Amino acid sequence: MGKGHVRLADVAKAAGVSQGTASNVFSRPDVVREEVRERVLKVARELGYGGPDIKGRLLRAGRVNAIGVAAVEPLTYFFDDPWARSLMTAIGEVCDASGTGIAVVSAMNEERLAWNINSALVDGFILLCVEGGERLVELTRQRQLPFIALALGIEDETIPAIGIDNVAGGAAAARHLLELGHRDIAILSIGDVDGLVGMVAPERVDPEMEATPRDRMHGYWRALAEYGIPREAVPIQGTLHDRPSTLTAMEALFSSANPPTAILAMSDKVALFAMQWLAERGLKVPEDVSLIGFDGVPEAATSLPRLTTVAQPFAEIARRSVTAILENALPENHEALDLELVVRDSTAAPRLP
Amino acid sequence: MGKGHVRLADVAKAAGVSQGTASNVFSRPDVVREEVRERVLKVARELGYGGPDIKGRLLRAGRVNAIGVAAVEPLTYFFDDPWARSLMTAIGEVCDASGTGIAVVSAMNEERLAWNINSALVDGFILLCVEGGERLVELTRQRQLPFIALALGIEDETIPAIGIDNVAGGAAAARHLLELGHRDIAILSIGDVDGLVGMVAPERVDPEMEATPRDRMHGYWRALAEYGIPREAVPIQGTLHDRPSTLTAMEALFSSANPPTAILAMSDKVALFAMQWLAERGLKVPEDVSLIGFDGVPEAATSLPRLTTVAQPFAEIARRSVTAILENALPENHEALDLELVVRDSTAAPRLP
DNA sequence: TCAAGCCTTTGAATCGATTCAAAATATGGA
DNA sequence: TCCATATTTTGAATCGATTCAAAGGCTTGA
Repeated sequence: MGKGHVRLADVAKAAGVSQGTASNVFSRPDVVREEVRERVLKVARELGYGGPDIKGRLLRAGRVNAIGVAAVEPLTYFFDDPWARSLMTAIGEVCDASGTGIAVVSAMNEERLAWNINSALVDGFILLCVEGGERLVELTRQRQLPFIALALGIEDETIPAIGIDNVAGGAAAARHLLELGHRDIAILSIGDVDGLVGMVAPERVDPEMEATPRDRMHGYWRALAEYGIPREAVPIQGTLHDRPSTLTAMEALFSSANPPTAILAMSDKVALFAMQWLAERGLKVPEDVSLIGFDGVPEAATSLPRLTTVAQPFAEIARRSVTAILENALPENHEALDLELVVRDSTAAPRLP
Repeated sequence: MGKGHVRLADVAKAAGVSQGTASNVFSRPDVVREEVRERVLKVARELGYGGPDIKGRLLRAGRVNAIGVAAVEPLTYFFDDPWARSLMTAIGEVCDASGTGIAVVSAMNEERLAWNINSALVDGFILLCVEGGERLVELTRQRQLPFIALALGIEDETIPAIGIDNVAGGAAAARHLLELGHRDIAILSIGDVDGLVGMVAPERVDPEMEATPRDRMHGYWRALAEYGIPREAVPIQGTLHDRPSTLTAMEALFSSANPPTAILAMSDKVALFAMQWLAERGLKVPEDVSLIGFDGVPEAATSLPRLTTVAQPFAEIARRSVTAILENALPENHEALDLELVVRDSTAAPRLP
C-alpha cells in the first residue's frame, strides 16, 4: 500500500517480458519456459509483488468461488443458534470438499440489507429462514445470482427452495409418544410473534402462525387424531424460541391441574431449555416426563439425558443447495426432504397411574 | 446469465446517455437531473439490468468491506468449536455494527491453503489458532493485507497479535480451588500432539507442549507452589481436546488410588465433557468433585451445574482485532489481555474427609 | 446582448488482471 | 540446408464499473 503498489504490469516490464507471459508465470506456470519463469519470479520477489491481485482476476473470470449464506438475523445468529449452526456445519463440510469459501451475510436491518446483499462477493446465495424474508428474496433475485431458499411454506412457487416435510415429521414425533402410551401431551410451539406466547387456542394456529410451526402442529394433530385425541385436548404453549419464554411456558404447563406426562417441543433448542427447567424442578426425564424435540441438532445428542428428536437431513440439505448454486442447477420446483425420528433417552412409557 | 449479460454500458447506450451519467444514476443519483435519471432507470428496468455489478465497482474502489477469519481447521470448526464460536459471535457483533461482512476461510489442507488465502475477497484477516500455523501467517503476510493473529506465544514479534494472559488465568483458576480447600487436584490438559495423551510428566511440558496449554500449566503450578504443593504431586492427564480422549483421561484419573477432589480443565470444552462423564458415573459436581474450566464459552453458563471458569474477554478481543484491520491500525507489539475468574456452581469446598 | 456562475453531461482514462490469435523461436527429420 | 511442426512469447482486447477534467446548457444580472 502506501506508495506505489506493484502490479503485474510492473513486474512484466522489469523482467522484460510481456504482460501475458508474466500472467502465465503465476496462473499457468507450466506453459512458460523454466528460465523465464525463474527470472520473472525473482523480479517479482525483488519488487515485493504479492502475486496476482484477486480483484483483477475476478473481474475477468467472473467467478468468486464462494457462496453467501444470508439470514434475516444478526451475524451472531450463524454462530449462536443451534439450527443455523447445524446447517452451517453441514454447508461447511460440502464447501470444504470443493474448496469453496463461505461468506455470511446479515440481512438484519432493512436499511443496510440491500447494500449487504449487493456487495457480497459470492457466486450465489443460500437464504435461511425465509419466512418473513420476502424482501430478502426480492433483493437476492434482483442481484441476478443463483439462490436457493431453505424453508418451505413459501407461497411463491417460482422461488427455488429446499425444505423438509414438517407435517410428516410432526406426526412421527407425536406418534412416537402415543405408541409409548402417553395420552396427556402438551405442545411447546415456536415463533416470532409476540401475540403467540402463553396458551394458544388451536383455531389461532392457521391464521396466525408461520408456515414451519404451523405444519409441525398439523403433523402433531394428525397423529393425535389417529389415536382419537382431539386437538382441543392438547394444550399449546407458545414460545419465542428463547429461554425466558420457554421457562414461562413450562411453568404454566406444570402448574395446571393435570400436568402432561410428555412434551412435544417444536425445536431441540426449546426442548433443551425445557429439559433444564425440569431438571431444576427435580422432575426426571424420561421417568416423570417424556420430552421430544425437533431438528436433530448436535446438542441433542450430548444432553443428559440425550434428547429424542426428529432429525433434519442437514447433510443432504447442504449438499443439494451448495451443488445447486455452484452448478447453477436450481431445482425446478420446491423439494421437500424427509425427516428421521431419532429415538434416544428422553422418551419412555409414562409411569403407571 | 445465458445470453447477453446486460452491463452499464448497454443501459447507457440504450438510454442515449454517456456511461458516466449512467454510472451516476446508480451511485450518485442526486447529481443527475431527475428527468434523465428516470429515463435511465426505466431503460435499465426494461433491459433487466440488476444494478452495478459489484466486481466492476470493486476493481475501482479497492475496498471489499469484509474481513476474513482463517484457521488451520476445517470450515466446520467455525460453527462447531465452542471457543471459535464465542469468538466468531463477538466478531459478528462488531461487524454488524459497522456493516462489515465476514468470510470464513479454512486453511486446512496445505495444498489449497495458498489458494484459499489468496482468493478470499476481504480487506484483511483475523488468524485463529496460530500455533503451528506459521505457514498460514507467512501466506497471509504475502498477500499484503492487514492481518492480526489471535494467540500469543508466537515467537516472531513482528507478527501483529492479540492474546490473553494465560499464565495469570491459570493461576487464578488454581488459586480458586486452593482457597476452597482442595489439595488433591488433577489437571486436564489440551493439545494436538498424539504423544501427549494419558499421564504426562511435568518435565515434558516445556519441551513438548504448545504455548497456550504450556502457559496455563505454568499458571496452575505457580498458584500450587504458593500453597506449597509441588508440581510432581499434581497428576496431568493429556487430552486431544475432544470427547474420547477426555473420557479416557477421566477414567484414568478416577481409577487411581486416591482420585482428585477437584479438576483444573484447560478448556471449557474439556471441562464439559468431564462433567458429563462425572454425571454418568454418578459423581456429583461440586459435592463430590469440583470442576473449573477455561475460556468462558456460553455453554459454560448453561450447563448443569453451571461451570466455574476463567473467561476470555471475547468482546474486547473482537473489537480490537476488527478495528485494527478496518482502520489498518495494527498493534505495534503483542498485546495480552486479562482474563476474569467467573465463579459459578461447579466449584465448592471439598467434603470433609 | 454578454459575461459570470452554476448545474449537467460527456468521454476517455483507469483499476489489475486474463485470454487468445498471431508472431517468433526452437526442434526434428529428410 | 530447408521445411514442417511444436513450443514460447507477444500485444491488444476484454471484463464492468468509477472518476474527473473539460465541455455544454441554462440562468441571472448588468
